[in-house]
Amino acid sequence: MARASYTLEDVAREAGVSPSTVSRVINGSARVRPGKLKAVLEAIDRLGYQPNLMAKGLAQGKSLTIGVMVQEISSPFYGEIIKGIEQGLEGTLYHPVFSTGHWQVEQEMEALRVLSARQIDALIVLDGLAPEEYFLGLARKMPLVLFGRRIEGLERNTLLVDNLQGAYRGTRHLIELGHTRIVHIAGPAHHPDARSRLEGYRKALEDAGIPFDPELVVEGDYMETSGVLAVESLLSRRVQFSAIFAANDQMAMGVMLALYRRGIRVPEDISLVGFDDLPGSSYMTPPLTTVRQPTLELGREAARAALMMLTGQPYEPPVLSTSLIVRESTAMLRVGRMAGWGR
Amino acid sequence: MARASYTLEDVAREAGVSPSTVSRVINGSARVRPGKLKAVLEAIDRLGYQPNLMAKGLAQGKSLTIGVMVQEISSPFYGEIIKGIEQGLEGTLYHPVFSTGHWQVEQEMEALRVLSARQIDALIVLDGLAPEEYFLGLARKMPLVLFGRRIEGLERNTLLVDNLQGAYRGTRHLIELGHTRIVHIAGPAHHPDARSRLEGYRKALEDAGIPFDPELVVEGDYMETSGVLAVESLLSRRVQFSAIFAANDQMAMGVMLALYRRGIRVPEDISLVGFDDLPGSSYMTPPLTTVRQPTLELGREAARAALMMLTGQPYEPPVLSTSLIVRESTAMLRVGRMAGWGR
DNA sequence: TTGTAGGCGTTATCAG
DNA sequence: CTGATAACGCCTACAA
Repeated sequence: MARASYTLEDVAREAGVSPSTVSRVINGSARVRPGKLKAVLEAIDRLGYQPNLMAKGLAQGKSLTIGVMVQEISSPFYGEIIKGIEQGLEGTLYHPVFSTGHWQVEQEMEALRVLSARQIDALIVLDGLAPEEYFLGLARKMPLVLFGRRIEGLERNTLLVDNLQGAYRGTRHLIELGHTRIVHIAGPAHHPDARSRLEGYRKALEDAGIPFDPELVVEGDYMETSGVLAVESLLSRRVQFSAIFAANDQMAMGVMLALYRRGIRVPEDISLVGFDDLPGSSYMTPPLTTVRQPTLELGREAARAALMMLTGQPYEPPVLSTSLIVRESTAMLRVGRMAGWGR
Repeated sequence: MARASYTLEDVAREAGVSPSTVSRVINGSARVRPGKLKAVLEAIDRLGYQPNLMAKGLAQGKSLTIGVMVQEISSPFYGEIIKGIEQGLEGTLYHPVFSTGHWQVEQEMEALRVLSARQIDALIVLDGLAPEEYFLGLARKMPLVLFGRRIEGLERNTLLVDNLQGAYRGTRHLIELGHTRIVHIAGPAHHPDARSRLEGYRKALEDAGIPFDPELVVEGDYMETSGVLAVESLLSRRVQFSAIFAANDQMAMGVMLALYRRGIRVPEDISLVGFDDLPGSSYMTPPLTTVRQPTLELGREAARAALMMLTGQPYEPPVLSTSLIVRESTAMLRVGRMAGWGR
């Protein structure tokens, strides 16, 4: 474990100037005589000097770090958002630091605590579960960007995706293909996005004059397994349906597997629509028709929001919209092709 | 943006003791009279005091941070490793900080630079592309853990997965099912793991007395697309084969799609084996038979290695082994069922 | 057992 | 334009 790295003072000595001058050169915080500037620059790369961000942070009372609380870092959905955040921070001096909550309030609070001990300058929270007051408190201390959670008083800190509209589109697509017995595999009831999607589904049915049938709605937990469980429950209950609108792609994947197991074909027998458009969804067999969420843009926007707030600029959060990506898991309804029929 | 947080000095004042005493209490670095201890503890939580890690870091010359250079943070494969690293660091004072290289040497060096500016105490590099000397230099400065790259002189810092053996097993599984015309979709030739897998494939053939046919090997880039491209190339070249061993699951997914498009069924017409066992692979249709890499364990081990080195304990890296997970994408060879036959 | 003083690497203030 | 000098919040001798 060799020598520590060089300090600003070393550079100053090497260049024959004072530390303050070196600091000025590095930060461009004031004009410096060309001759000295050159000397400093040369000294810097002769020594391979790298400023110590911790010291800089201490001195400035900033850490140049943006905390990101995410429930699962290894999830295709959050992965894209994270990527977006990274992209949005690229080129700035800020760096993201992640901490995971694993959908556990306790762990989430701990994650938040860890981040705050690291003196993060701003915080991005994806699907926060902690109590409202906690976030209200945080927002008073630092720039806060929320996604997946609505809290009164924090509207300006919240990034919204139009889930209702997205679900409406996904459902209407199926209706336009002639389907009327459309199953909805919903997300967890406590998740606001899941509720909006369910609502969009209902609204699309309503607008088409198709009566809402509670029997067609099954609640899942956004994981693949719950997709297979949902199908199995439907089938064992002999529910009739010709299409499924899953509240996310992961559950849709489970659905595909369950149908495959039963020898039910997609889209010939059952049409399937997902939500999210995960990176892998276009490679499912068949490629999944889904409602795309602009995850990458979302991440970038979150970063942008944090940066704007950090520089005290006024920020007005946009409502990001979804789009229907029609691939191969949906097809026109064919009579006599309905799962659950006659047995 | 309310008040800054409390400092150790505030706590000291509140508790009626000196700052050093507070410090001692927090770090347990020396005995403190019970009375004062209690006073300090109370003051701490009355104020909700949180130590400033940057200041602590500066003072101690440590950052309590472990840098992780990963090529893609949003990839199912690295995602699992990252999760493992997090798990391995849980309960310690260390926290991981990620930076991505995007398979670009330039970006990787930049990522490494960013990490080092943050004074990381140890570094974990997943599939590093930078020049050998660079890593040799890094290893001299701090604990370094490498994965996916072998560098002479850094054997003790390198976590190895037995890729050759894994590929051997995957291939032999196909051979045991009666297949002899087995395609291998290899990873990028410059990637050491990809080379080992190709080697394992060859060795399995050789041991079974099946002649190696270069026509059956196609090089991919580990992404889904290259899986579909490979199949298309094979088919257009009228190559005959009844099974495919893909060097990773993502390419296998591409393969499935390409076969599906051509109406070729898995496993009835073609058997397919992947490598990695990504979280989603058990939900492919059909669920993929694959060679499992212990990604989670790998991450945990990387963390453990870093921690051991950090505390100066001797560390001897293990060779992690793979295991064959048989699911539904492979089946006995049936005559007359070979793609490319007779046209 | 406890407090005081100095230092970690930077930046900011203030003379010059 | 430039150089001292004093913080930033914490830790660690050293002295008491």
